[in-house]
Amino acid sequence: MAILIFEIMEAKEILKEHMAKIIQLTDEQFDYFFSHFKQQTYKKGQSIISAGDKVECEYFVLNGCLKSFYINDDLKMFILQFAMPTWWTSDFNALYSNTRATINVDCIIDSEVLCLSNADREKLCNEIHQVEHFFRWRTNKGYVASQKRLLSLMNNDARHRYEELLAQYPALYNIVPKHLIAAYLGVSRETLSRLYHS
Amino acid sequence: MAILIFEIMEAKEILKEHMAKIIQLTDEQFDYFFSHFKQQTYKKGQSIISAGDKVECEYFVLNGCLKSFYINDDLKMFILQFAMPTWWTSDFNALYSNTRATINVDCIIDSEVLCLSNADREKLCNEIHQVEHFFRWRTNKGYVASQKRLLSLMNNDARHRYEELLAQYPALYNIVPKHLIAAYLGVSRETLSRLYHS
DNA sequence: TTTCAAATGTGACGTAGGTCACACAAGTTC
DNA sequence: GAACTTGTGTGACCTACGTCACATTTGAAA
Repeated sequence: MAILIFEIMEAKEILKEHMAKIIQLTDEQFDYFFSHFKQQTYKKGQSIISAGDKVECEYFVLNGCLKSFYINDDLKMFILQFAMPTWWTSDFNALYSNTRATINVDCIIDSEVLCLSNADREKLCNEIHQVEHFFRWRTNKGYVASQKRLLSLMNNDARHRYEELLAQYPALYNIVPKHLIAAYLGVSRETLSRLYHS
Repeated sequence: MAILIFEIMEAKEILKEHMAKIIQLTDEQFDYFFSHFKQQTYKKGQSIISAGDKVECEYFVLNGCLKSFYINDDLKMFILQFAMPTWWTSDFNALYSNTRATINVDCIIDSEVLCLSNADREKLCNEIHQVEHFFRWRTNKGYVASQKRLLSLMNNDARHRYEELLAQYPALYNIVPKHLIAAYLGVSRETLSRLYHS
């Protein structure tokens, strides 16, 4: 029980610190904001969103690592994002447009997240101008990162993209199996294997 | 002179209608909002942002068509976006993070745009909550579209992507030369040419 | 109307990366 | 510590697409 309380405190601190980099909320405002989040624990391999689901929430990663990915008709997997601590993830398309998920999200290693429902986010954005500012900022970041990745995908070969990824997120190397890295880079696992064995 | 006034009126109407789909502003609010935009006309081929420039503004396209693109070390061009009427464009990375442009923007056909400076956008977002909401919504759209394109680039071959593009934006076919379409799809112009001649 | 540049088509050939097949290593689960 | 499952390495072969070269068409400019 003591541990549970400790963890709740910690989750709150992690989110608070994250938000504080962008916006200033009073303690009361932040408490109110935080009260809309639900903490959740997932085991390695567990699925959080599956294609076809109704998507209600977005997820703030406290610890662990999630992946968001698409599975095509040939059952091939393409990874959109590895979500590390303090990253946000979901099927944002489904979430915003209130349609069924086409993107899956699941757990690469045991993870804890904070869930925020779409309705609550919109409510909070409406009630607290600063919160809306935060989410605008966050999506800006995501958008710019996504455009950079697009360019890299068109411009650079697989080896280049692999080195880029590891340079930017060295932690991934130890956490994420190589076939998932391949699925992020957009190459086959065989090709990736050959890349760094020559 | 009569024509000039007519055009200014029209620009205002176009933007107003565009915004009205997402947020409600009073006439006074919109007038104030609009007063921060500067209308500009560009000729076909003219450059709006060049790599290395300071980026001050984002651009709302009234009519015509712009492209935003990256040129790599081999002088190969990769197109991030074709900006059609009512679309927004800029080097958003440089704009938000106040760094020099790495992305170019220029005119595919004669075009008119409304410019909004970064400082003014932030000021307006701050002063009018609804405006912040609008820009959050807009970036959400862009982010989701960008993720879709990422997946398509990894998942689909050139022919598929070509058909996808024309299905979504048939107008491009008449406006945009094929080698630019190739630069958007991430294939060589020769490959694109062969695609639809067989 | 001529002239020049930009855009497009097309053949020959090269190559990065995909696919399939099978082997082996490393974790999990009972 | 068997018996699985999951991840990884590697060879042989295939294919989509790139590159280079040159021809042709279209459109702008003078």
